[in-house]
Amino acid sequence: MALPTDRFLQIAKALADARRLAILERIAAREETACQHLCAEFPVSQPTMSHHLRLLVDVGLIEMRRDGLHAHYRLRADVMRAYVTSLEVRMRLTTTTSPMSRRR
Amino acid sequence: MALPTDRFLQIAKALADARRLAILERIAAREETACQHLCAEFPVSQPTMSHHLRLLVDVGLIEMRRDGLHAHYRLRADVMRAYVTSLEVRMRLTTTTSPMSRRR
DNA sequence: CTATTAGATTGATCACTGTCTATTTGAGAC
DNA sequence: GTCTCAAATAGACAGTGATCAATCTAATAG
Repeated sequence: MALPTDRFLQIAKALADARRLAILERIAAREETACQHLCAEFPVSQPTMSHHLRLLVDVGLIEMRRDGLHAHYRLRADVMRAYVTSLEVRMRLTTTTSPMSRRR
Repeated sequence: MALPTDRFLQIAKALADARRLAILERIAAREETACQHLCAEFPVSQPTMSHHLRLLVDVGLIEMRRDGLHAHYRLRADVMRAYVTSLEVRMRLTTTTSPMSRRR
């Protein structure tokens, strides 16, 4: 549920690039997206797209399915949610007003 | 409520550095934190700390209060929440099952 | 006024990474 | 087998940013 710091930072860095964020949003918008489509829709070279997708897979934000020559990607919503939750916890945004957790 | 892409990315980048994240967490842990304390608790030079704090102020994640020579910082929880919400929206993690918003 | 102290600014260095071209791998089609 | 196409890999380059030492600014104390 709560991500360790190193994994948290990996994901934070993955989200911190404009192009990669756009790609990730595009993947999040559909059930599944072919690598080809991504290459066609974004003005980047195929190796650059491959680089971003690999990184997103490595940090766990997306997963890949092979189908012959083709590769298909989908969002790991559970990992994304874990990141959101971890961020809320780290920033103390949670509204869990347990009496024992009062500071000072 | 939902941040524009450029502001979203500014915040994402601010969260993507280990030291800065730690500083931000430290600020989030208290109502208010003096710059001196931060300089004392983290193994970075004073200019580096100043650099991180300025960036966090610039992207809106924290705010500064002057008190004579001293500077005090506090988290902008509203901005942080706006970022979290924007992330959920962009990644389609929201469970708002309005009939009109079904895709396909 | 001068001295001191907190914080900001400047300028330089160094590591990281997003990007490309060129090449390689690997799976079908013929 | 060869050809073709999708994706991965290698290597080079450029821009960005985290860091520090040195300096400056400005507020308070004496």
